[in-house]
Amino acid sequence: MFSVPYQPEIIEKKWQQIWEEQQAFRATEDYSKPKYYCLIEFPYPSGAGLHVGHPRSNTALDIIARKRRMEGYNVLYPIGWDAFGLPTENYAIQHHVHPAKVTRDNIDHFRSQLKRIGFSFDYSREVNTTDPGYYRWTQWIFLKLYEHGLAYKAEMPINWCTSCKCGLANEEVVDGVCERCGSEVVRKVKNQWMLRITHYAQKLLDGLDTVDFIDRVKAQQRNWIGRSEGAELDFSIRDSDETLRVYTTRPDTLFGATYMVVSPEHPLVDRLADRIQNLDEVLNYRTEAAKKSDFQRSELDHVKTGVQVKGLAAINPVNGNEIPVWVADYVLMGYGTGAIMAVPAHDARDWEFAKAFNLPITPVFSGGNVQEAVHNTGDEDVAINSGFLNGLPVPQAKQRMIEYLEEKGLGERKINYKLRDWVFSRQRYWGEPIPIIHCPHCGVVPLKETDLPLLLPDVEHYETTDSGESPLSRMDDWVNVPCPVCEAPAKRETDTMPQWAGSSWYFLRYCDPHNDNAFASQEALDYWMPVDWYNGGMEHTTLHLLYSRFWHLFLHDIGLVKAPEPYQKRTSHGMILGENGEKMSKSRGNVINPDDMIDEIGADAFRMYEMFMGAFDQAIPWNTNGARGCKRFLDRVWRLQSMVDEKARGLSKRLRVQVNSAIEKVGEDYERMKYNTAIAALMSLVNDYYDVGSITPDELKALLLLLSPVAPHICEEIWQLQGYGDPLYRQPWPQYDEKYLVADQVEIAIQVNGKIRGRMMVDSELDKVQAERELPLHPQVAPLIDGRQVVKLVYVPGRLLNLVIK
RNA sequence: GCGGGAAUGGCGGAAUUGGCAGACGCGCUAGAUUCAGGUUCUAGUGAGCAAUACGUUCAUGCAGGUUCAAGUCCUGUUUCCCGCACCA
Repeated sequence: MFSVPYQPEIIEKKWQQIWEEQQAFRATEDYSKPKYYCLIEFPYPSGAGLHVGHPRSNTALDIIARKRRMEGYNVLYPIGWDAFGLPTENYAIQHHVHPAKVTRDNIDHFRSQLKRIGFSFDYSREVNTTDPGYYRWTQWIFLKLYEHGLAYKAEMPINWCTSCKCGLANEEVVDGVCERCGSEVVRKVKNQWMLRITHYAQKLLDGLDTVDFIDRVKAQQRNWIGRSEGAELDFSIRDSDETLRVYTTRPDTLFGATYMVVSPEHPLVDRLADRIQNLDEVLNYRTEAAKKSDFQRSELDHVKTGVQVKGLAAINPVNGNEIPVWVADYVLMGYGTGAIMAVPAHDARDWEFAKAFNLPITPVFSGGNVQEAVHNTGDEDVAINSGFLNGLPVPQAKQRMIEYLEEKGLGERKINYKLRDWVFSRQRYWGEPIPIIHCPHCGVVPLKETDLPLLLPDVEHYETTDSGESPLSRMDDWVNVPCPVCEAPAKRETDTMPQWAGSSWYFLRYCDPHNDNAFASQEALDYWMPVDWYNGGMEHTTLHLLYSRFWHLFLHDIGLVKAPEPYQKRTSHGMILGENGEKMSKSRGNVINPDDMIDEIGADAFRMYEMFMGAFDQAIPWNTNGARGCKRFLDRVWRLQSMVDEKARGLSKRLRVQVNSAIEKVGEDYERMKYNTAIAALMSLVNDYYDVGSITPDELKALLLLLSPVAPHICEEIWQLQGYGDPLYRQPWPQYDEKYLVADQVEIAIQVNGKIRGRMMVDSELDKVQAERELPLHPQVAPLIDGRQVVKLVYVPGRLLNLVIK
């Protein structure tokens, strides 16, 4: 009788040590083998330690990585630390510790937590974004961006977090507040480093067609890039040389333009100031608009405000009509040309505005009553009141108008994107210094590559200055340097890079993490890239995922990486909620600590529950009892050892189908990230084993091989206890035999008029003729069809027979 | 408003091309084992009717439709979640 107890705390430690000693999960430099690159988003090592969300993603790809190794691939499954950033800096400020020390401690803590869960990371390739050996190359890529005109400095109104005292990218502002700290974000004009991501808008869009990303990621990125097609055209201003250029997606409605709107900041107001009769009123409106944050602008439920610019009239280029010009803050300076032609009949916003200020509404497409409600045109509506467009349906009218405008030189086809350039400066300490020197004579001077890394100096105070400058600006010794070109006294750039910089290329560094001569060798990049499978959070879709695609597209364009796209496949996990169904947070008191769970049920059961709790891509509430259920299952697996019997062979012949279909099902489900059903299939298999009561070593082996990616420690231990030879991680992935997927006998449901009236075990080979002869004889069914006419027989082999009777 | 997704027992969730709805787990009920139990084992567990049994009716947000057959397909509709949003 088998009597060794299952003690996860002992065997897990034991196997983690063995794997480490044997370097079981090292990615090798044997470039002749087929490779597989699995990637999870490297964590930010916060002081709070690991939360239960990390293991969901990590375990999911750990399963894939372990399976791929068993399938013979050279697998790269790396880990690292995205360690620059605000929380660390804030902690350092509060506790008067150097952020570098905080980072080091947090990383040590994170690493030990991750190791305890038994992930098959290749720790020899760890990267750390705050390591000068790493950020040297982050700075180097920045210099390349600068060299190619993609990094520039500009005086820009930017998003300014009032609490972090720091500029933010558009992507970092959520609902008008700072994504990180939730404080109010205001507009502030600052001289900022910007990255020209807009230059890549179309490539970022086109690239999506070439990769295997889940649909919602693609949709969200497309939406964020926000491409729209239309035309730009000029309206002349009466009695002046000025023209007013507008962007519209509906040039076909040009005859319906009854007024113009420019945004409050529009330069036309300044250029024609002396002609504006109500200049005070207009400037006053401008001041009021400037006071509103973007958030307030959209919060006001879109109640339209505006002021007519008296003394100005625009001329509609197609019909010569004079129309009034208004300023209103529903037109944004940052999109298109900052000015629109208003077609109230067919645009909801213009319609509301026209109603509010009693402006004329002229329909230019058939259908709808535009005095009552705005008319959103359909493709079948035809142009009216539109001169040469009359009678044309929308698509043709659009085409015809653009041709007309281009012929007459009034305007041209134009594509616009909502995507904005990336605000790349942060007025903070704990980030990569921007390797730039400002010289009074030479202007902006990039550092020489040989001067990299530009080390982050030690400072006494990490706080942003009162004037909103980076703490580095107080470091006179560091700031004041001779210009590398003319040697005149010059100053270093004191802003640092945003947290997203280091993570925009880390997956490249993993390919060759210790290289001192390049960010990675060509050979390593050619072999490992692209990432075959990348899993991460949806919250990074329009941040990290977009930024890193941009950097990679750029590196591709300058010939440094082979493929344009970095990630072949992108999937995303759902969030784990607290037991009460709410988002986990300290303030709600519903946080589950992975360490506590592992203390109680062990890492294997913990990993298993993370995968079993529900559909991988959906948000799921944690349930500690459910996790205990997984522990219970592993106990049952452990006890299977007392049922192993060489002589069981004859008895358990009936398990052949179950084992073979489990191999098929579990393998496929892992690939499709249907971990919950894969585990359910394994549970069913174990239930079958218990039903039979005695199993062969081969049956146990099959189970262990299938279960090992999810619960590797217990499987290795049983494998060893049973004397099955080489460690499990070196075994090949099991194969199923096609001919044992179907049982000899199957149960057929017998329906009468679609209702089940009986079931019968039959030979699985039973053909239609036999089935239609034999099955209706079923004792429950025969009386029902006795004396009735059978109109139709539908036989689905292996499933059912339906008798349609009258 | 635009885009994406979802709705199935007390709970998390299963269900290839339409083919036996509720796999698997949690919880719950009863019994057995145990000095003990957050142990193990056995049986049961969608609702109703029934109480003779492999009986019967109703059930996948709602209302229709197609089909021998619908959670799955079609039309309409409601609710919820996520992302974007005065983007012209």
